[in-house]
Amino acid sequence: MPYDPSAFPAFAVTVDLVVLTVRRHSLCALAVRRGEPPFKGRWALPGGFVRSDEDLAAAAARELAEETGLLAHDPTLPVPPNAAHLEQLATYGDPNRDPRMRVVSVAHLALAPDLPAPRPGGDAHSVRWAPVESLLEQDGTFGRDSDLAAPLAFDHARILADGVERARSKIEYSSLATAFCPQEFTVGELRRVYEAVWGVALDPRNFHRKVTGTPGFLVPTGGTTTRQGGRPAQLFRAGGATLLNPPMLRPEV
Amino acid sequence: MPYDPSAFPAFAVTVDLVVLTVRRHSLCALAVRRGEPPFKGRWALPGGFVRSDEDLAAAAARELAEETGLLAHDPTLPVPPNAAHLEQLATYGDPNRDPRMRVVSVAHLALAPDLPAPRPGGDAHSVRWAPVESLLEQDGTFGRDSDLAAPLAFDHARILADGVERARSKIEYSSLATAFCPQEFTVGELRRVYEAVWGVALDPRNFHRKVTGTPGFLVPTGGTTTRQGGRPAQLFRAGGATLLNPPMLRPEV
DNA sequence: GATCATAGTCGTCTGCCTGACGATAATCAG
DNA sequence: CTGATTATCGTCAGGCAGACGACTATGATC
Repeated sequence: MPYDPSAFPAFAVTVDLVVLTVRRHSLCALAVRRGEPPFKGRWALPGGFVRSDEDLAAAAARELAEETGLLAHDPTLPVPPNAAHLEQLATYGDPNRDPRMRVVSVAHLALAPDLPAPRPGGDAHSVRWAPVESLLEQDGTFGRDSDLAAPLAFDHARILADGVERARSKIEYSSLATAFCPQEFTVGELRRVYEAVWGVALDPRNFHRKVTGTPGFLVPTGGTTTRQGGRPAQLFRAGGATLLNPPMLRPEV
Repeated sequence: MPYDPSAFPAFAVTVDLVVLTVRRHSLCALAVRRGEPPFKGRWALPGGFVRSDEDLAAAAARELAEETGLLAHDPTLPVPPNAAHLEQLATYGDPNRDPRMRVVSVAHLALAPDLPAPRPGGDAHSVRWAPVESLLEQDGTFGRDSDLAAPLAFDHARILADGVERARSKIEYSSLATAFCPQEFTVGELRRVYEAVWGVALDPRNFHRKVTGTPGFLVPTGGTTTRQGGRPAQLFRAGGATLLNPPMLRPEV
């Protein structure tokens, strides 16, 4: 049944990605440097157009793989070694968000373990991990590293802030924090993920009691490691539970 | 700066609304009967095209007002008498979700008090409140009321299910349940909202202790009412608090 | 008017979970 | 061997939720 295309306004639809990881005890996001106007030379979130026969989730997974080599994790399959959690975040469609044309962007949130390759897909200067605080700093009062001082392109600061807030609240009541960890990890490494994402210090003893006492959260693998120094720690894998009940409690302030 | 429109695929962008209310102790959603193909005669969620100069939230608010006369509630302003809570839900963009063309729909969730007019905007047979269970029933095994037995048009059953799930989880940790109540309400009326949305029975004594003991959740107005029968109950208005800490606990199973 | 049904409100008690924190264990660096 | 570091186990007190008893204030019914 043919339809009159002029009967409705035409939009461009893109996906933008908030890709988060924990590196060196701080929460970092993937940023790409724009090579073309508008906002040429500024940092932005990775993203691109949705193809005409492509689902939104597929477009997000494709962009994620192109930028990082990570696979989106299908919950029905066993977790592949380089899998990331991927979920839809929100959609941004202010008429003036892109000066070129009317663009609606479906933002997605990806959570990934720290990648061995610091420079994943493209060339050196166009992709980087940056601490989210520095990406969200609006004032240009930076010393060195001044190329990061400019705010993100488009409305990407808002999108990044929404993604960070989603991650912060979601690790409270789900086992999603394990998405930041490698396949095998220790309780201490998981605790440092919470500490980095929330920006707080947690009591190691209470944290240990909480996570090991929640059924289905962690499965011991039998191995131990001393890669953090100190006494060897048990290794765990993520258990089947996705919802934590009762939740992890984020300390006040 | 002119851009080549053929450089990217053109999409139609719509907003669809999951409008929920509590009527006669059950959770109901607004449904409209489609007057045109595809899915002519079937029930669907209200919605429509986003205009070329219109923000997504504005389009959702416009559709809500057209269908119900409700105003979207701007959190920075005092609550007008006929205000509804409105928030973005999720975006659905499967390439085959609309047989006519490529449509991306940004679904929104609205929570409204029970409306005095059961037939808000249009004519009698095209708009109705229906219990969400009956709208989500997939099998056609209905007795009477068989026009409701057919599944919702497009992917609207999925969208409705997502909206209901959002509402169910959000009243746990926010004061959003008051959006289902009139401006002044009793603790019992608020409890019946929770019971209808969650589909469970709650202990009136523990519920009363919980909501009256949470600072900022309820503000007594001084008045009382006996509209529910029995002993007169205090009237309250929603307080300023939006996040409940600790949350309301949804009983297991 | 007495009685009953209904709904609201106040208390009590017990068990679980959390936060604070002491103590011990197992490694590595010097 | 000593100290630094990290992991792990225990203890204790306070807070909150679930279960439930008791009382209150209305309208309905006889």
